[in-house]
Amino acid sequence: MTNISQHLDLIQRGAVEVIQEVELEAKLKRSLAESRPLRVKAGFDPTAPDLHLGHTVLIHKLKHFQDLGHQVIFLIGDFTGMIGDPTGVSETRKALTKEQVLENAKTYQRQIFKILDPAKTLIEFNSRWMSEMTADGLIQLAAHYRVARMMERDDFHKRYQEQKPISVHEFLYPLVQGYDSVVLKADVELGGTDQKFNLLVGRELQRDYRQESQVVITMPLLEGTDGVKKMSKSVGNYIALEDKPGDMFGKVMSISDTLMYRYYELLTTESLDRIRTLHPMEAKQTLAELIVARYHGTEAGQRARIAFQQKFQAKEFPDEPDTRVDLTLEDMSEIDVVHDSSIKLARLIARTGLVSSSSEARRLIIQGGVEVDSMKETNPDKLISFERNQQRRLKIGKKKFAIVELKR
RNA sequence: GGGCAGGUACCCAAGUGGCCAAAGGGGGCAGACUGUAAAUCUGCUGGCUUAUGUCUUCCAAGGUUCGAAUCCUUGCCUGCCCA
Repeated sequence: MTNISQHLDLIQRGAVEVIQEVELEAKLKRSLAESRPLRVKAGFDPTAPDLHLGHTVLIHKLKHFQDLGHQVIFLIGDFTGMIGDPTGVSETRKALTKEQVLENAKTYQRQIFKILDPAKTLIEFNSRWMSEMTADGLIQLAAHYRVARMMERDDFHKRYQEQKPISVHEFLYPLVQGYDSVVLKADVELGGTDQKFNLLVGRELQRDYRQESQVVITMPLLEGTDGVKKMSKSVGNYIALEDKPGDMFGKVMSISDTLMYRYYELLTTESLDRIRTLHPMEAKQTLAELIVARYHGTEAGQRARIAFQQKFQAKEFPDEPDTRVDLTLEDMSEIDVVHDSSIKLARLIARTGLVSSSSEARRLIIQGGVEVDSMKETNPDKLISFERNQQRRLKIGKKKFAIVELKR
């Protein structure tokens, strides 16, 4: 009995909502009594193979279930991916080829198994049953739900109010997601709070198909690095699991203090009380190191921390610049016959590829964002001279570093 | 099928014959300030080896005009109302 309540505590930690708690408790008890693991499902869209920290909130929760001995089903929504989740203002998405989906699936596995135990994880694709489904089947499925109910969904409602387009096929998304639960006989489905509607459709469909309804657990959406919008690739405020250690560390450091505590809460098991006693910057570096270590290894975490301190705190040139560029004499605007050649600063900056155009380079220089060999330069037309095989170190803005060298 | 309203830069949005590479806001970038940040303030924000220069942009294609984001025609797309 105490066992059950411990399980419940772990499962509910960080969760926003559990629908219904009594059902969850009953399922847990029965699972224990019959030693039959619960089937716990979470779905992911294959269009975004780059998982980011936002996704890991859910994956950590899956891990909790796994630790309690339950069966985790990681569902790759390759079929639903063709529809595109209507969350927010959607754009028509390109259908992915089979090869792309398989490729993305591999990428997923590489990433999620940094957290989950591969031996206890079942990976499924919803195209397995959905691409078999005939038009008849789809019509029958669609008959299980009403338009008015569909329009209750917040996204649809808003878009309708705002006179924005809603395509009919978008209605299929929640239906198919719900049907996945029917096929998989899910006991529990996890999702972000934005998924609540879709998750509840699953409950209703299961009931219609004469199954016991799944328990729905919603998890908070992790705010992105801007601290306001949810983390997402399209907004560009994300920290990807496969970001390079340096980038990952830097991105974590750029979040606000408030957000840092939230990340601690949702992404680590650290005690918040202890963290709050630390100096915020210390705490943030520790968080950044922790996260880098999880996805790149302990050593990488330590290295990233040291590199960060070099780069930003001591304002030293990093051991490894973002890019190294070899110049040739053809890049030089003025060539001295003997050995001295020079190039306009703006052009030099553009040549590194770290800015999008030479006009941008020019702007950065004028605004004081460029250093050449640790000297601030504000004249974009200044000629920078090079001797053969001479290296110069460029700092471009706060975060970009390049080493350029004139090759013969 | 009919009627109406729309489509402007990364996003929202002003502009309805020349003063338009196009107001304003958001976002982004940079500088100052800091504890890496956040907040705040300031600046920048189409390209071109910066040029009182030039090229490409206001859904698309044609047309009118010395001159078009702006006027006309056709087409495509979106929303609303009626059927």
